[in-house]
Amino acid sequence: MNVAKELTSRQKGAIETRKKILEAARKAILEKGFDKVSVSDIAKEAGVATGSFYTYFKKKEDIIEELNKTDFSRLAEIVNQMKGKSVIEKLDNYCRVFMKAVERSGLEICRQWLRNHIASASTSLENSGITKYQGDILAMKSVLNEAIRQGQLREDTPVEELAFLINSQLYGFMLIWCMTDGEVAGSGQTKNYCQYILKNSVQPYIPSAPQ
Amino acid sequence: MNVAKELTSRQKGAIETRKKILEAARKAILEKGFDKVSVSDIAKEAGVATGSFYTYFKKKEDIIEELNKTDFSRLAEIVNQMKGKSVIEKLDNYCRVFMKAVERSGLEICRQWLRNHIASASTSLENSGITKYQGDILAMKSVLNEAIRQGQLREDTPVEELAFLINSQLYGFMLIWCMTDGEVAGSGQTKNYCQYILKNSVQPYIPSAPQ
Amino acid sequence: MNVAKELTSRQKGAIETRKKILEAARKAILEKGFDKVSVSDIAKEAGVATGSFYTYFKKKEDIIEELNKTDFSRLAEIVNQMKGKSVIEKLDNYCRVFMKAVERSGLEICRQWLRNHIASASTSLENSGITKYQGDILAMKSVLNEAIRQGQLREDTPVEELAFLINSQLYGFMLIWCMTDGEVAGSGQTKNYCQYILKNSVQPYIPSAPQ
Amino acid sequence: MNVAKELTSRQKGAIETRKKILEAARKAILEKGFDKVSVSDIAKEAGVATGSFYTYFKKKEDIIEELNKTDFSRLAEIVNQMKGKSVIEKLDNYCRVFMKAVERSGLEICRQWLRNHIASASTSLENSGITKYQGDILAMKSVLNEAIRQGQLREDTPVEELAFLINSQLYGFMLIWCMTDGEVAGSGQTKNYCQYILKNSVQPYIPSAPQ
DNA sequence: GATGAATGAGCGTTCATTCAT
DNA sequence: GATGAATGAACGCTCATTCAT
Repeated sequence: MNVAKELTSRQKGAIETRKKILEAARKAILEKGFDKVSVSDIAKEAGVATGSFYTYFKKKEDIIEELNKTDFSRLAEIVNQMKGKSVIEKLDNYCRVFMKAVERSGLEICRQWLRNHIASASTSLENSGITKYQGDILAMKSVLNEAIRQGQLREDTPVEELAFLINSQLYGFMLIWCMTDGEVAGSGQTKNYCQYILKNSVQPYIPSAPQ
Repeated sequence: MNVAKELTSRQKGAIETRKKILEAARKAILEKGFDKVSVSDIAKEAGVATGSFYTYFKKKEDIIEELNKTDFSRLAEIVNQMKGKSVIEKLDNYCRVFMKAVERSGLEICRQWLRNHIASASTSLENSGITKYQGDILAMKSVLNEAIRQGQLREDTPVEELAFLINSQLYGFMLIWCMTDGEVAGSGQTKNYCQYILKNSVQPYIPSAPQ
Repeated sequence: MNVAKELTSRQKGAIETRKKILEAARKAILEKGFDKVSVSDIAKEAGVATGSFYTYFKKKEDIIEELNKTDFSRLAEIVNQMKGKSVIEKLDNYCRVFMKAVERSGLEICRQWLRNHIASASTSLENSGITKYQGDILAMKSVLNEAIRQGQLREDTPVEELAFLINSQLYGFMLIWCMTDGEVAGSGQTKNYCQYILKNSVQPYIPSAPQ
Repeated sequence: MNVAKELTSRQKGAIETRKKILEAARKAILEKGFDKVSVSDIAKEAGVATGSFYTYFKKKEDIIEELNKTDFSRLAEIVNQMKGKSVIEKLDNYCRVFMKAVERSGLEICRQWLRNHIASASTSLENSGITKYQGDILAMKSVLNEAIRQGQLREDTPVEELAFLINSQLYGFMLIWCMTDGEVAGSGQTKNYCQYILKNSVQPYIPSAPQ
């Protein structure tokens, strides 16, 4: 009915409410931790009725997914905006941005996100399609494949394996970051390691250029 | 405070009860996590009435204080039994044993372990002592330091960084293994990657071999 | 109340909407039962907004009033297509068809049907008209009466009682079939019993045959 | 610790509370129907705190099981106290008592009981052992077997089939009784039918008595 | 007339804590 | 000291109903 450009004031209000709930949730979870925050806490903080939470989110847990999505939404874009750079630079940047996003989401939200996704697939979110893990792998692979097309990597680069390797390293950093209350593996600490891994792991596949 | 030589049988029984509650709490909390364990769970496990918990602890949280005197020591032993091997072999073995142990524990136990250790410090067990993470890092460092002493690695090997790096990779494998219902990153799949990482990460610091 | 010849398109639309809601409600309530169907379920099924329900009905319950004008007529046809057969054969066939129909509907549908019809009259569908139970009794009675007219049964056959008896047996089979996950009282098992009952119950009223 | 004869006042109080809750539940469910009664309604009626309901019953549904058990508890005993009577009398009595128990439990409780047991076995009660259906079959079979031992029935009596047949008839009565708001198939109406079924079904297996 | 976001009371259930015995 | 029945606030979540647009 709409040409999807102009929003009715109803729609704008709904988006606003959704945003208010998300920000209230972020604030409350950051302060007290997911388990200690009740849905009505969040609703109160957002200035809406308890039931309104469920207008926008099916389950309490779902808010974590949403907060995570917000934090990581810029990831893909960043990669796509580095056309001129070398593979190492692209991947290095990817890793930095990833860890920055982890940090920005905050300890409690990251923890809850992990808890949600550790759960067996069947009991977790709808799984209607692709998981965050699969998404991350795909993003990484697309960077590597792009690099192959541009001649930055050899044709026989083991894309699958490298994507898995780098990604598992990042997941490890994320996990340790949560386990140590943010004291170990923060973006500040990991950027050196990122470069180190990348140099050692990817360079064997860079064609002639004596990097 | 007491002259403390002879205890009445009532006092002895009390000490016994207290100990039973503590052990039951340790077991239950390690299995399910502090928040998910109820006082009556602990009491049932200990074989006492729910109310008896409150004879010894004013609040549920108080039990955490008592439990933070954890004994520790685990994987280090494996390492110490490989005197004759090369660093790469030692580390490779460490990684294999680690992932095998992960697999042997089973998906659900591994998941629960992750959930427990992701938890924020305040509600977690063993946080005033040494954490599993710290223990793992120490074990890895001792392997590397031993190798330096034996001349298998150069003096300037960045022990701290390598230990962190390898360990975070293993944690990443473990996390992904849980997230994919055991379909990705099992020990079968990861052993090649372990060698690959180790070769790329550690070999630069092996003295003679001209990288 | 209106001169009621020409309707504005708005009025025509309103009548249409009302009809859609009624049909959606009938379908949903038959499937899930009144209590388990929410107003928004009905609205969704009808393809209108939740609020629109309240344009036509003041309260959720009001829809029941409207739905109680049920069309009816089902099993009777089967019976009427067996003109040449004996009473026993007719009834036997009725019982087989009944249990086959039960089985064909499937466990879950049969269960839901039972739940719906067990429900107290106030919340049940089709309660001011004729119930399924009454329909089944009527069908059975018409078979018996027809048989009397044709001289297949004696004039003093207790039609009412026999109809009730046979029907309650069939309902009992149906119930047990659901309660045992389809393992007991399926059509395969019951057909022998059907004949057995019929022989024992009906034959005393068959004129000549000196049982 | 107790020799199970003398009850402490604590235990007596608990039994009293349990009884209060059961009677409050019976009253409330009879008045309003299971779905319309909340656990806190029951607790209020019983004069206890909401949570106390869960001291005695794991789920709201469980109260139905309990009420049913009370109503049917005398069934087995009655049968066992009729040593001198004929098979027909015993079974006739069983059927009467069964339907009386159905009636005594009340429409709403009987309905809820049916709803609970129609559900697929896996989602229903614990099933740790024998279902009500199986229990009823066993009771009926024991009556028949006893009669065989006493020479009241022939050795070749199809015990299994008869037990199934009679029991399914009773279940059918129960179902119809609920479906017709207690207007059809009450104990007053069914007792004649019970005798009729029994005479027709069981008598062929009575040894000497000249059919 | 139609919409659907917003409401808030109410649901079944859990559990830390108390206290009479 | 030990008990376990009793408490009642709080939880996540549902849904009939309202009303500004």
